Formats: sequence, structure tokens, C-alpha cells
Amino acid sequence: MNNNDSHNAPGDEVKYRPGIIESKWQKKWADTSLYRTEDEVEGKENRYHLTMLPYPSGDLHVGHWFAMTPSDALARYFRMQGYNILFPMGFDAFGLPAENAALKGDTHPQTWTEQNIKKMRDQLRQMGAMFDWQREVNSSLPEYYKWTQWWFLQLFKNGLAERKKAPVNWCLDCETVLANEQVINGTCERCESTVEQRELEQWFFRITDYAEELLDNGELDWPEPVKIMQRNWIGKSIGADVSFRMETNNPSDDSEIRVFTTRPDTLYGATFMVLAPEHPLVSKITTQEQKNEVANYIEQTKLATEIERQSTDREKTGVFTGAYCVNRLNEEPIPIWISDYVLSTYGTGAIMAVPAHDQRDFEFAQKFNLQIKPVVQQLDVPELEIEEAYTGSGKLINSESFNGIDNIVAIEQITEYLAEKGWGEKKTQYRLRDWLISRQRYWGSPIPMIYCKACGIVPVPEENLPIELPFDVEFRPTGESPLNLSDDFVNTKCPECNEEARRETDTMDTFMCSSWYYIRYCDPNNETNAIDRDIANKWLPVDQYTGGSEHAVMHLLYARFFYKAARDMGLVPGDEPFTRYYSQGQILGPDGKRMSKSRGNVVPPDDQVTKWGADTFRAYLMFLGPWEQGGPYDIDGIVGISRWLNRVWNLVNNKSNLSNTENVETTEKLRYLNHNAIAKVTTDIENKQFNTAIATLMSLTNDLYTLRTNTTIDSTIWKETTDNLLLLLAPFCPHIAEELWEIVGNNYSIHQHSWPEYIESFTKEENIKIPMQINGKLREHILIPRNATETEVLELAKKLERWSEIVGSNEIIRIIYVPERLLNIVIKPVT
RNA sequence: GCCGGGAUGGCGGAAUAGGCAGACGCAGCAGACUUAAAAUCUGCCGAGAUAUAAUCUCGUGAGGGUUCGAGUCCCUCUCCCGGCACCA
Repeated sequence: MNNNDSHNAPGDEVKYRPGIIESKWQKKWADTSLYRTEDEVEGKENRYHLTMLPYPSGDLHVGHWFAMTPSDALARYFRMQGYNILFPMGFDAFGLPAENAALKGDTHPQTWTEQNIKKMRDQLRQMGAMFDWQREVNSSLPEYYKWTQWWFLQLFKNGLAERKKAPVNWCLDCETVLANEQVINGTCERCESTVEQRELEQWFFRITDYAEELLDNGELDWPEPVKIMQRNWIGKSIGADVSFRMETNNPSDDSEIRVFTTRPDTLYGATFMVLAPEHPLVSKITTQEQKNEVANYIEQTKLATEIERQSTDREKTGVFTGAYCVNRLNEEPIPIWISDYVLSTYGTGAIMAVPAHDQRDFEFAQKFNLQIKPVVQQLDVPELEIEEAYTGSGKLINSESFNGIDNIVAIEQITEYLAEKGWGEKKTQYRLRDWLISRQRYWGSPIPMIYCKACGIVPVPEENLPIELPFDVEFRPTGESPLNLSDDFVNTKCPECNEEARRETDTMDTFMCSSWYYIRYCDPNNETNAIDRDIANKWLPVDQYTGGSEHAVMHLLYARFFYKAARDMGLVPGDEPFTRYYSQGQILGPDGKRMSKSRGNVVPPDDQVTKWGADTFRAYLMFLGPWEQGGPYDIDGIVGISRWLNRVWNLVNNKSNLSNTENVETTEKLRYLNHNAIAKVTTDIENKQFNTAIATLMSLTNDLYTLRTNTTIDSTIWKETTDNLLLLLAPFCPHIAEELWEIVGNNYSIHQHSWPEYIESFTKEENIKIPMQINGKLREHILIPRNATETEVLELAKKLERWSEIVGSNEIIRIIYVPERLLNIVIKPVT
């Protein structure tokens, strides 16, 4: 008998119509506030799940679905496990695209953003995710950025926000400065256009104060590659600061050059010095004869873009200053050069060059015919025969009293010696720079600072927040902050002396907004505080964060810094914002390339939802492959999920072949299938292996189908089985699970039901089939009782028909029985 | 250059802790149902040998090794993807 026949009998047809049931349940969930999260629920532990909030570009992308729906499934699973789950959503709504769109079209960034949010909110609702929309945040609303500004003031009061002059990255196209993290290969992270260095006074957050603590991320339950990326970005180096006396005819001149080196052991091999062209000493020390050449070189450097300057395969350039300093260890004179391969922003902006043991210095020395002096033994060859720098270890040579000492030991000894003499000291350097947060753009949160001629830099009093972003402003990028053009905005009174003063007109980097949004979700409507301390204790830190690893050294590092600063102000509990973080991969176009309009490989999620339904689309995205891996979206594969859900639908709706008489064998088989699936799906979800969880559910569906087609089943055990199937399905496909749950007569809502538990003994069958190998090669299968001993298994094996054929009279030299897994018989031919 | 991750059928992928390679799905092939198609259902679906089979051989990027047994562990190499890139 065919299930489908009876199901399709006239008058009995109930077809799976995703479009109808999905909107039905989305409405009911909203009407009954099913996903409304209270801060406290009796008997339930709070658990905070979070997926990165989107930028309101105006159109939800498959990438959003790929990132958010598995995250939703995970949150739903933990909800069913009995936790009180916070799973919020919002919009990272400040940023350049709004301005760019406004410049192209006849609209305002605010209008554009509002419209986009409205559209995207609807698109997000179609996912059927358990977002608590009452906690939505929008970082561009004054109710939100009031607190972004408030945080700025707290950082300022705690000495973590400062205005300083520094060489900064300037994007020529965006006409604004950028943080170091936002410059990729010398180009702007957003618009990919050229970035150049400018010396400007800007607002910085002192993230470097937390370098050491940020580096210490080993205990975090985060993907190892992301932690490594952060550690590399912070870039800790231990070495020494060493000072070299300037050689001068004037005995009262005690000026010196300080360098940072990780190789104090090679100090005797320093044969020249190199200063960054921007180094302040350059103008002081350059001799009359070299003045022109040096000035020309500095001019050239300024003209070079960051891409040109940072290119490693470019030949080294530089000029001699004419000046010398003295290596205090041996009183030898050392010529001082300048070159752009030395960065003014790292260390002291000057280096001692040891060409024998540093490849960059080696290349420079070769180009300009400078002395190469080996000081580590392995390189004890005539100077002309040296082909590259030796960076390995060895005993010191040419180093006077340090000769013969292992260079690793010499690092310590020479550093100590320098310290004793007052010529240097041990030093730790970080590659990480302070976080530059000023932006010369309109669509961002104004920086709440005031410049007063008399009082200097004065923070806006907290009670005057928010400093609202004026709507009516000419925001065309001119390289000058648009807010500067608004007299109403700029002109103000000094909060201290009440005299005429000017407001800061730069806005904040939008990464500032996203550094604390997860804090605001906990208490989104609080008008007197950024977050209530009691509520913070209830939810923070985030238990499970998910999102793309492209944010590894930007958002994720900034947020960690921010949270630690907030902790030190006593405002949030714990040391880290995100206890667990998991990065999903990237979904690609069907052609395996990044989806983009220009490539024409974009798969619009709305179309997929219309065609297949949200549940099918969700499950397909989770089924494609490992979540962390991402990969191409195969437009044809989704039909498999659609077929599966239809089978589930028919399986549960079908009333045929059910009876009231129990068949013990069938019941046992059903229990086994059922509990096995519960066990597998449970561990898979916990490990975020959604693809295999869904494969398990498919297998279960197939097995139930087969059993149902071939046997008559007791209706009680059948309902128990299908109920469990629906519960296991609920996190992945919340709508169909809810609909079928209702159809079989269960109470609303399946999503308030607890996750099924499996019974260990049911997950195993009495008799199992194990492979039997001869010399490690598969020869037969044998059916054995699960707890059989080796002897019993061997007896069963000997009863096999093929025993004499495959073993015969050969000598058995070893028997390996792995309980419940395999039997391997090692034989040797009798000669 | 440095630091990560990876390579398994026609395709996406699966495989506790070293134990039946290819679960699950797509595509494909054959059949059932149908006037027909779609949908659905059933079966097959890594390569090769043999008479269909039973069975055997080969097979997880390449080469070597450890082991009764290797996709999994060790060594060497190739290619692909991601990050950083003159950080002294």
C-alpha cells in the first residue's frame, strides 16, 4: 500500500503550503509575544545569544540569512533546553553608505536609513527567528547615540580618550581619517581607494593601555584563528631601547638617538642607523652638505602613497644625513641614514641596522655599500660571500667580552649591561596603535566636546546629552567636517566659563556604536543610564556570539577593549564581552565567488523564501555544509530540503496503517530510531554541526517512512515518535514544526516545549553487525549480540560459511576484537 | 615572506578516540503510477576485473613511514582559500 495514495484521496488532501502557514505563525507569535524576553524568569537561567547586527543597506542578503538563521536555531535549542534566552536584533545605522546614497539620490541619510530599516525589519521577520523586537536598537537614533556620547565622556574622564597629533591614515575618496584597522594593503577598507598619511590632531581611544590584557585571550572559547589574528595584530615584541650618543664636536651636547631592537645581542653588529624620514631629529642632525639631498628625499616620501611605501618587494631607498653617532659599547662611529622602510609610528621611529642579521638592513647595506659585520658565529664568512642575513641562533663573535656566549643568553646579558650603564633598558613594544575614532563625516554620532579659548578642551556636561546631529546640513564630503558648516551647531557656550566656544565637529567611527550595542540590548529603553547595573549582571557577558571573522581585528577587538574599560569603571560584570564566539563562513554565489551585483551572481533571499518558504531556505542554508566553512549556494540543491519537509508533512498527517495493538519488535525499532536521532541531533547542535543534524533528521524521516509503509504501528508509540521528530525539527524549521504540532493536537506552542531527552539504552540495538577483517582487509560481516565477548565473537565467526574459504588452514597469529566495532584476524600462510 | 585553514564520487558534503570510506542531499540512470508530463514512490549510482552474480583488485592532492588496520598519526612535497605584510 502506498502512503501517498491514501493521503491524496479526494477530500482528504492537506498539502504543505509554506507561504500560508509561515505568515500565520509569524502573526500568532507576534500577537502572543512568544519571543518577548523578560529579564528574569523563575526557575530559568538566563542565557544571552547574539548574532551580529546588520548595517541597514536596504536589502537583506543571503549572507544575513546564512549568519542569522543557524544562530537562531542555536538560540531556540537552548530555549528548549530550559534557558531564558535573550536573542535580540537591531541596526548598526550610522555610516558612510547612507551619505553616499544620499549624494546619489535625492534623499537625506536619515530618511534613507529609516526607509531601509523599515524594509529590512520586514525581511528579517520573514526568517521566523525568535528575535525580541521590543529590544531593537538603532544606533542612529538620539535615544541610542545619547549613550554612545555618554560612553565617550566616561572614556574621556578615565583618561582613555585623548586628543593628540599623530600621523594618521587619510582616505582620499571618503575624505576622512581612518583607524589603522580600517586600512587594508594601503587602501580604504570601505571604498578601496588610496590612503595617505597626514599629520593631524584627532581623537584617539587608548586601546594600547589594554594591549597586554587583550593579548591574553587564550582562555576565551573563540575560534583559534581569530584569537591568533588578534594576537598578531597586537604584535607584542620584547627587546630593548638602546641609546646611541651623537658624535659631535661640542662636548656639552649630550643629544642621543634612541632605538628599539628585539636583538640587543647583535648590538656590536650595528653598522649604521636608520631614521624614519619624519623623525624629529632629522632636521637637527643633517649636515650642510647633505641638506638638499635629505630634503628631496623627505619630499619624495610624502608624495608616495601608502601602497607604494608599504610594498615589500620595492628596492630600498634612503639617503645619508652626514651625521654620525657612537656605539657606546665599543665607541665606534656609526653613520646615520634616513629611509622610508623605517616607520615613524613604531618604536622610536629609528633603528640600529644590523645587516648581517636582518634581511631588510642587509638589502639596504648592499644597495648603499655599507659595512656588514657578522656577530653570530654561523655567519663567520668573508663579508663578500654573505648572501643573506642570518637570523638564527649561535654563539657571539666580534662582540668583545660577550664573545662565545649563546646569543639567546646574550640578549639578557647585554640588556642588563646597558641598563647598568644607563645606556638602555628592557622594553616591550606593541604593533597595536591607539584607536583613532574621529571622522570628518556627517552621518555619525557627534563627539561631545567643546573647544574654549580660555578653558581648552571641555567635555559636554552629561545632562546636555545628546548632542543632536542637525538634520539640515550640507554633508557633501569636502575634507572638512560637514558639521563645521553649520553655525547653529558649531557655536555654543563653554560649559565652564560660559564664553563663546566651538563644538567638536567630527563624528565618531561607527565601530564605537557597535562596541557597546550588546550592552544596550539588555536595557534598551533605559532613559537614565546606558544600562542598569542589576540588569547588566543578569545578562552580561554574552554567552554565545556569532558573526563573521572579518571583524576579528576591528569590531571584536574594539568591543573587548570597550568592555574592559567599562568593567574598570564598574559598569559591567566579567572581563570579556563575549564568553563564546563562533565565526561562520561566507556564503558564496553559485559560481563559487563572492556575491556581488557586478558579478551578477546574487541570490536574493526574498525570492528563495517566496519559492520555497522560509523553513526550507533556513534548513537548506544549514544543510549546505559545515557552518564555519561557508561555500557556494547551489541553487538546485534546495529542492532536496523541500522534498524532505513535504515527506515530514505527509508522514505526520497520514493516518493510515495505525492500530491499537502493539508490536513489540516495531516499538523497539521505533524507540531505537527515535532515541538515536535525539542523541545525534543534540550533540550536533551543541557542536554547531547543523548540516549533520539535518541529515540525521532526514534519515529518521526516511526510516519512519519505510517502517510505516511496511508495518502496522501502534498509534501511541507512533505519536510519541512523530512528536519527538517535530521537537527536533523545531529549532531549524519553526513554522512547519508549529503547524504540525497543532495538527496532531498538541498545545501551543511547540517552542515552549522542552527538548526531548534520550535514554541511553534505547540508542543501541541488541544485535549489531560488525565488520570482520582478515589481515586488515574487509572480508565479511557478522551479526553479534552487543555485549558479546571476544571468544563468543570468534565462535560466531567460525560458524560463517566462508570461514574455511577466508581463513582455511592458515595459522592465526593474532586476533583483534574491538568491542562493538570490529573483528580482525591476522593470519600467516602455512608453508 | 610569515601565520592560519583546507584538498574525499559528476557536485555539496559524512566518517566518536586509528576500526565497514562515500551517511544525507543534488545531479544522473532504470522502473512503478499517468493518455502524457510534472509531482510522488521503488531500485541503482567511486573506478576496474569477471558470465549477471558471488567475489576480487584499486581508491580520500602526491611520495614515503608507523600500525594487525591510516581519510584520520609522523616526515617530505604540490596546489587552493583566508589573514598579516619593511613592526626593527
